[in-house]
Amino acid sequence: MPECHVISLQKGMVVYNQGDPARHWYEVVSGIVRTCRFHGDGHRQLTGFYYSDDVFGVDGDAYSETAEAVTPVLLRRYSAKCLDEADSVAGTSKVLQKALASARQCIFLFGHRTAHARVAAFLIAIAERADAGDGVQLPMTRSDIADHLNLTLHTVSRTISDFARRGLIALDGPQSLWVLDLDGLRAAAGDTGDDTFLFRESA
Amino acid sequence: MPECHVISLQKGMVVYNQGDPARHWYEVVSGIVRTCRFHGDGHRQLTGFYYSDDVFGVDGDAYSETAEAVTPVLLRRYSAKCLDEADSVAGTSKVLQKALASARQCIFLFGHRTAHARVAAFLIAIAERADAGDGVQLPMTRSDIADHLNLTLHTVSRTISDFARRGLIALDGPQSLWVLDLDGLRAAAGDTGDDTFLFRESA
DNA sequence: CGAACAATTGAATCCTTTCAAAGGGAGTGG
DNA sequence: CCACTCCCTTTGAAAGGATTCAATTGTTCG
Repeated sequence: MPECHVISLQKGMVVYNQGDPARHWYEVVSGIVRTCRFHGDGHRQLTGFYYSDDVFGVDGDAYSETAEAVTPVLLRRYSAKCLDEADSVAGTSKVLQKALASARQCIFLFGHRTAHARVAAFLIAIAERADAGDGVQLPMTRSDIADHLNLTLHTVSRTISDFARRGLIALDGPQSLWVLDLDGLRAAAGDTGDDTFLFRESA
Repeated sequence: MPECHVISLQKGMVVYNQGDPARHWYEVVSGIVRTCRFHGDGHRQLTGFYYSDDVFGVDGDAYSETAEAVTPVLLRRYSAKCLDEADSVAGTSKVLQKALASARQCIFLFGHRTAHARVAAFLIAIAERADAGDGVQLPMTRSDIADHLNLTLHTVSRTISDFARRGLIALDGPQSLWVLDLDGLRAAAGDTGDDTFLFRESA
């Protein structure tokens, strides 16, 4: 896995644009990145949030999505050639597996039928990968979350408020919350327990 | 890519179950396969339909989904070990790329906001990979389509009927149709033209 | 022919969106 | 330091769309 450059980007900056030739793929060192597709009718679909050690930008020829910094980020940039030359380069498979796991996480969220279920599943997912130090951070906007869950920002806001009202979570400003009742959230999501069948590592 | 067995399954039969150890992955020779996740609340999410040359069952440790035959199918079964041993085996990367492309196709469908848009996008996708010989075949049930698009079978049925009423398609029984107005369908989907940025092969 | 299953359609309900407005926090400039 | 602006968030009310409940039709298979 050669050709690794480290890149620093400020909040809101673009890593690459949908349609650009996919010359690199990226690994998050710190901060959060979002990837989005823009549909023909102009609306935005957010296909993932990427945290430390997550990879994004794994595409064949041209990028299928735009990638932007949600917070200030540090990235490692790798040459995409090693994905084309493929199996000769060590670690390629792991990168693709990570990309696949990210895609499945997105699909998993969409599998939930109602706004309450989708938002609950999203909060659980965020809480699970958060450092769990002092509460769960939501650095992305309500609009980002909405475009990720295929809802409007109003519905997202209402639903989060409702969870707080019902005592499932406690809000500490719009970007920070505590999970008070994980089982209650899981019930709202319609998921039993650990059905996070995404891409279980075996090695 | 060693250890290839050919398997024949009748309509409705299970290839593997969600949660089973992922000892093999599969390639469709003929027929159609569906993969589904069952959520905690019992409802089914259909994560993909697989046609000739598509691959499915690419998982790390345990299968994240159940796979079933939609029609009678012929499959090639490969040992999953080559995915774990990974980069040493030639062709591994291509398999993962195909799996990633399938996942992105699913995400793409969900990116559409309304029932009309999702059904239209689905029909376009099916029509594109159909042999285009004598119309588009829909061997799966309305319920399958509904669980794939996160709609009810009623809404799917109504929407398809509506497309037929508006002259975008012509129905020849529930399982067969012609696309009369592809641009009209695309407009209904909210997609301009070829924004099928999924996983463009470069090699 | 009857039974079982799939698809279609109607009507009422419920949920999400849309339209509209107000509150809150960060940053700038007077 | 305060006022002002801008953007994000929250919340209300009305409108629209999908689901639910219910019934009918059509097809396949025994």
